[in-house]
Amino acid sequence: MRRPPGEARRRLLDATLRLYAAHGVGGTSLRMIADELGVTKAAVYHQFATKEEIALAVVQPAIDALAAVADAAEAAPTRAARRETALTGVVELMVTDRERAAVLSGDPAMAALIGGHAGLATQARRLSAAILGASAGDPESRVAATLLAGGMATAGRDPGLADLTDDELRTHLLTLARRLLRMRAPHA
Amino acid sequence: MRRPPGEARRRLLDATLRLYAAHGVGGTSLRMIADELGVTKAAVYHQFATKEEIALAVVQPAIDALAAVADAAEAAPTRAARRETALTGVVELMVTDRERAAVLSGDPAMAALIGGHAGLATQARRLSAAILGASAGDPESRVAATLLAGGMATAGRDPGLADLTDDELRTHLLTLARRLLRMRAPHA
DNA sequence: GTCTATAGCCTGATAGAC
DNA sequence: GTCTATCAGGCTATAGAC
Repeated sequence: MRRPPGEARRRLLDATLRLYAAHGVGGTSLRMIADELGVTKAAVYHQFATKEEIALAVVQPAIDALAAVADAAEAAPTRAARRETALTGVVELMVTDRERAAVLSGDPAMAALIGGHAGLATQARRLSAAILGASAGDPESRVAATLLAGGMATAGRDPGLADLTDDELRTHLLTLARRLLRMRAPHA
Repeated sequence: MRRPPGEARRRLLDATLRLYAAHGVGGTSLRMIADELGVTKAAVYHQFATKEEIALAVVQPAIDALAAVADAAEAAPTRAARRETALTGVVELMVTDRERAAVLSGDPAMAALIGGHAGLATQARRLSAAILGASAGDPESRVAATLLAGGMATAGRDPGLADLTDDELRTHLLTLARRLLRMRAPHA
């Protein structure tokens, strides 16, 4: 029953994400994480040196994924393609990893932890530039972008929407986002 | 320099709201509240028996105000008037008390505290019924309502929108909300 | 209404054995 | 990788003087 290397670390991060989603980042202690895994706090400290390090490791995959979407969007040839790539990419990440998205962008305790460290703000800026294009500066567009980002994070966390499949949620979010941003659906 | 009765309680709740907005509910201790007021923890405990009681008292005004908006909306004669009353009322509360709105609906630690107690869920249900009307059941409308509620809370908290005046934020939020919900602007 | 002092618990974190 | 044992310090909350 020996587990492969790195398995313990992965199990720990999965368990931590579930606890973050349920109790908030500030409301999750090392003891809760250890109990969830059936081990002691010291075992947790063997994998990570500090509590902050765990929180970073939980959200890093999502930030890397956002960066990849931003890369793809910026490489697209036309403004319409950049918008489309950025929007569908962000929605896709949000839908397929709802808990992580909600924890990443909806928790003030997390915001305090990753203040500068992880470059979330940079990716958010790149993506909103790709989506808003020339209108990035005007107030209505800025409000629209914030509304969309915060709303999508909430949609991922809301128990009232937990009954929706990934396909349904993705479809509705894309429709609503395009309406909010006055985007036409792509020809394809 | 004697202060009027109830003044100490009001000052405490004001200070607590500021701290909640800055550090999150879970990240705000009784000691921080006491320090902010320049008194000791025991003085805080003279006003409120528990930490939870403080949190409830901070958000109760917002919940009462939401209930009043729901009352007004349900009393309106037509479906269009109900939608309009509910939407403008909610936006108004959000805009004029941004910090409280963000703390109330954006903090998982607060959500855990007020789980059943304060009837926030009831008011949210009434208001979304008034706004969505007959389409309250269909998935796209439910996603739209969640997107809007979560997005408005985020808009109130986002430092990037702090430069907008109340008038500007109100105007943009109403425009975007109507677009999202496919509502016509009122004739008035 | 405010203070000092304290109880008792839980926290993040460390040391060292296996 | 996991354990037991332990630490100092912060937390909520209480008691009792002024």
